[in-house]
Amino acid sequence: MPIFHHLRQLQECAKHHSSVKQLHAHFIKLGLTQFLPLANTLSNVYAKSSRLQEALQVFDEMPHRDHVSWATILTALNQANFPNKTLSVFPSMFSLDSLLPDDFVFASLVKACANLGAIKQGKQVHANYLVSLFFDDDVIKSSLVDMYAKCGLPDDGRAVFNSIKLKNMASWTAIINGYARKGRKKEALELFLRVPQKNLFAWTALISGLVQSGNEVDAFGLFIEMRREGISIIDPLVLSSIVGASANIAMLELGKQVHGLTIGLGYESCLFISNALVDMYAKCSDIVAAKDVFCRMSRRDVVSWTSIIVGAAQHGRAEEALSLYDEMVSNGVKPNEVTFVGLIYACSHVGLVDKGRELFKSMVEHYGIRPCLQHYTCLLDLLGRSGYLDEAEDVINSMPFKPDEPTWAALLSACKHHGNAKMAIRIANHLLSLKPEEPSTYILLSNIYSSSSLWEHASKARHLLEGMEVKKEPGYSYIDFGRESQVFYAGEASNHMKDETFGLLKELDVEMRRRGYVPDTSCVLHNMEQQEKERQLFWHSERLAVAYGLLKSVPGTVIRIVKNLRVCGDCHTVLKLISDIVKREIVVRDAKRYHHFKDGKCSCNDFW
DNA sequence: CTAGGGTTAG
Repeated sequence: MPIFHHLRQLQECAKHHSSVKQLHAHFIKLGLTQFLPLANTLSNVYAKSSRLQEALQVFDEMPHRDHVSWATILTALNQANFPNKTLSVFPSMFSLDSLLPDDFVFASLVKACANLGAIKQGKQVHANYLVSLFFDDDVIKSSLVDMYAKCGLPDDGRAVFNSIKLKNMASWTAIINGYARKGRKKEALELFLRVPQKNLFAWTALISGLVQSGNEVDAFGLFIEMRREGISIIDPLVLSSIVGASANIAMLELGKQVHGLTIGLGYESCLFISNALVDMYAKCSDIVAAKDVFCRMSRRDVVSWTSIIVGAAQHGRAEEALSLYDEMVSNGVKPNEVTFVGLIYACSHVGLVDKGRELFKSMVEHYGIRPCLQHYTCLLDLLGRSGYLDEAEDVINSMPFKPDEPTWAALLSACKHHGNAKMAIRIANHLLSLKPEEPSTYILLSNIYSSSSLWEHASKARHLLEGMEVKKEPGYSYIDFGRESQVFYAGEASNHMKDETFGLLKELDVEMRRRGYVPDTSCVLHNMEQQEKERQLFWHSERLAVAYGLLKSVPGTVIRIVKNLRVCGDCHTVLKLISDIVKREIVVRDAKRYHHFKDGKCSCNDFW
């Protein structure tokens, strides 16, 4: 049975990553590629060793193709992360080869829709599946559960789940994850309690879903419970979720502990764990540690490079981001759409307009990436920051997308910075038509009117603002020392160090005013006396957190603060001054970006 | 010979 021998040879190849090419050549010589199962296996082996090009070539050159050929190639496209290709290639199955989808092909199509979040096409596939011969197939059903879960429709997933006769772990994990990632904790937990086998998969589905829905604290609690239950972590996937959770809540000390755990379990060098660690350190504002993990990696993919590039850019290290990009390209790693978001952002930060334009062009022409709205927003931000306001507005008008709120906000911020009141008013109105209840837009508008001496308009904007029920999220900041962490809300310092905190801020205030500091009260919402406004600013949460940090941290160390809202202009000035007075580096992660305050300067170059 | 669950970057 030479054919079976060859099939086995190929499978061995796949297992040991040895050269498929030689066997392939051998088969061609013997004319064996005419034998369909052998050609299919060949294509599959190429795909499994991430050689999509070769897999596609074998597929294209097959004189006859069957269902297996199609299932193999559609699966290969999914695995290479080209789900849109899966969907676009599939119609040829009928038009070229007159074949209808079988159960394997249905599963691939559903998976492609799931990964794309393409619910419309997913429902079409679902409908076709229902009228097919395979309408009762449990494997396809569990894929459908996963698809609805990933598309954010866990209830639709539940309906399919209920119809599965033999529910195995795949269907259970899909539905649990579906509820968890929507933040529907009650349903997720109820189902989790009913899983016949509470193994690592089940825990991972629950924990990762909770991280995705912003329930990091619950996720940590469950992770600890899982460890207590003695579930051994034989697969690192759950760790990437936990590292991601540390990144999301930006608790550096916690992140370090999780890092230690990944080392202890022997997964630090696993590619996607190191990638998650690089991102975690960057998000926890320790860009030095992020770079350190990155440098120690033995293998780096596009995600690794992009994580460090984006991290460097966000921390104001634009030149470093750009040189990392050069290094990435010379290492033969192809950038993707996310990489360019980071790169253009970096250019924008230091006003490298031409470099940014060049990168945008190279993305389209050299890498064939179709820019999305976010790229246009970055480009416009780049132009706007450097004062090319008209050109920035041209981008908005000529791009193939409808501008969203961040797009208008980027342009508005540029108008404000360059003092173009006329354009600012026009843009603010666009913004208000998208998000009418946004108080900060009114404040900005009012300030612009005031600065252009349009007093009537200014008071009208203020009036509108007061009439609005301002549901402004309360601002808070927190500081984490590992052993303890403290949360500060504006206007209150209810911890035991209250007097010391206040005393220190008062002391610093005296020194700041000696250096010429004048409070900028333009961001204070309500109409009140100047003194009252200044008092409000004095109690902003980030200042409380910094003062507390100065009192409690080890002298000479970096003070790291996380704030839920954006830092106001006055606090920004104050933090710069404080960093100079006390000769300490202060890093603030706010809702939008990172500020490294050092020697009286900020890494954001006062533009944020 | 082909398929389903848990995965990192904006």
